[in-house]
Amino acid sequence: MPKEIIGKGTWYDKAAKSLIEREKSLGRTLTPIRTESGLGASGFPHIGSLGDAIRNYAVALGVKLQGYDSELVAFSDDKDGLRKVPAGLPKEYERWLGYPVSDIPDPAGDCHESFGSHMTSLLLEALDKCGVEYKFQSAAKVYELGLLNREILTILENVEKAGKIIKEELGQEKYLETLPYFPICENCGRIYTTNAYEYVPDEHKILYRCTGMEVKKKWLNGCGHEGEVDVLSGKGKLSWKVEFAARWKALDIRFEAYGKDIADSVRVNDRICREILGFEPPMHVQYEMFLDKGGKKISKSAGNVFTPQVWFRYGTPQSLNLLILKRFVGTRSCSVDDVPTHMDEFDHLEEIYFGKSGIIDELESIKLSGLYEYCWMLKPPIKPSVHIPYNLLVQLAKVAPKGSETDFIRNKLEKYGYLKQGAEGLEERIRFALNWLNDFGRITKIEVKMSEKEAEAIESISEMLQKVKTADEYQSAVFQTAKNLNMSPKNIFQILYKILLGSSQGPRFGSYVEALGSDKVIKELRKAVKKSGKK
RNA sequence: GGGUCCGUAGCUCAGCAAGGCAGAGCGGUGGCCUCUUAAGCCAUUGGCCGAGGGUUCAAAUCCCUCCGGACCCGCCA
Repeated sequence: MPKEIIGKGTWYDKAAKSLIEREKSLGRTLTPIRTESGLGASGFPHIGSLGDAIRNYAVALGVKLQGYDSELVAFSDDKDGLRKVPAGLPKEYERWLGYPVSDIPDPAGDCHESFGSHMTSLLLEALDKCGVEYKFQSAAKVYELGLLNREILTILENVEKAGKIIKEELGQEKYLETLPYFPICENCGRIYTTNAYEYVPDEHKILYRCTGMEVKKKWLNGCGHEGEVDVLSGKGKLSWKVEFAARWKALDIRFEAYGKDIADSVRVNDRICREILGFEPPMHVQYEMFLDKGGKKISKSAGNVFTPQVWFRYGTPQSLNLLILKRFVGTRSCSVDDVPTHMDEFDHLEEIYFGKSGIIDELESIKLSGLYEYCWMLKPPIKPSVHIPYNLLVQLAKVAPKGSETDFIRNKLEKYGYLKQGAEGLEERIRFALNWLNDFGRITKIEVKMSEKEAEAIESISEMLQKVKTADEYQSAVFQTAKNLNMSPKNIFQILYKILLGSSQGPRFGSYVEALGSDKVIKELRKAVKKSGKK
């Protein structure tokens, strides 16, 4: 059974291989083979936006790995209009609905020149952290510089054909009458309220009316202005239904993975690209979306969407890359809860990569090592970092004295023997754990079921705790009770920890009671006994 | 109305491209460390691979049908 490994044995290598073969059979130049990712700029970038770029970059890396030149183009859709005020922004932003996001002021003050560039910069920042290299393009700039001019003209010259293709593929008849171009209204400045109704080829001009449009089930009033625009002036943009095609050709894009939410647009654009622009469209792969897990709030503050920045508060960029790269198919639901498992899983991959894990299947090992390298964007470190279960760090952080958390945790880990191989990256991990604890640290109480005898034991302990004062005495109360009632201490400890911590294990009971205060503990214990209905 | 994905151990999932022994982690259980030490180690438990059919010497994997769950599109971008 001959199994030949392509590249690093990942999905991305396979895609890269068929991409190269496709380009060869099309007889196109191979320097470079470009992939593209579209960056939405009309809201806070979330994990999905980052995922799109990372996947397209991974394919570009796969191409490089096979000895060909490649490049990721990160194309910011910053000429799109604002359709909805993103959660977390003041309602006053409604006044900007319909304006190109590159013409709206920066919501964070004046750190960027516009709303669009602020949003884009958040995503680029995340890409940088994740190790993605890209060539940045801004739609606003691209139109301004006239980089799409030839394609705009060709499309407008063949506008009936374009409208027909759109109708055939989508059943949408709108573009049989309206031109697939949105002028920015020279009177009110909005882009989504204009209706382009006539094209004058000789002067490459479009005549439009600012009539208004329905966006997100809300009617946006136009200002009624009638005007004309030179389509080469950059004072407008193509509709998405034809714009992809234009930029694929103009920027010479050969591959673009896309989320299934825009599958229809891609299908239409493929035909526009091939049949009107005469350019064989890029190879595509459709991936599934990332979803939020229902009903789970990330934090109390409103509008805290699941952004890369949130992930980086608790985990490394590589662990986020793992989340995005490890699986290609399948709808993915994800939330910040996934950080600990992905941190641990990444450690596991690192052990395999550095040959420190137990014997596993060779093919499996190659593939997982390959995945590890892709998580590092093929620039893995020479030395592994320190590996500590994420939960352990959080637990240690929980009991660490305020003010000297780092020293406390470091000492404990030393004692547990975790730092024998060095402490590379320990500070960062402690910081992640402290952030996690700080944001999600509250103890989740569970209803504890217990037998009559167990309830009796808890009640007895409560009484004994009232009479004594030191950690040792607290501790021995448990064993004394166990002896008196002829029960196993283990059993009692488990119940105690379940009541107090929601887990069947815990710190040394005596010192825990001392730290928390016996009054509080007694109160908790009695409450639990009462709830269990055994007393 | 059109389309996509998922279903494998109690849980999270890998394995499916390219058919060849049913896998991992977590959890559970038991044990070790002279009562708990939030560590660690050892052992052990776990399965109608959603159902049915087809192809094949051989199917979790490929094809068809169905069931269940979820999502996207059907405004716009």
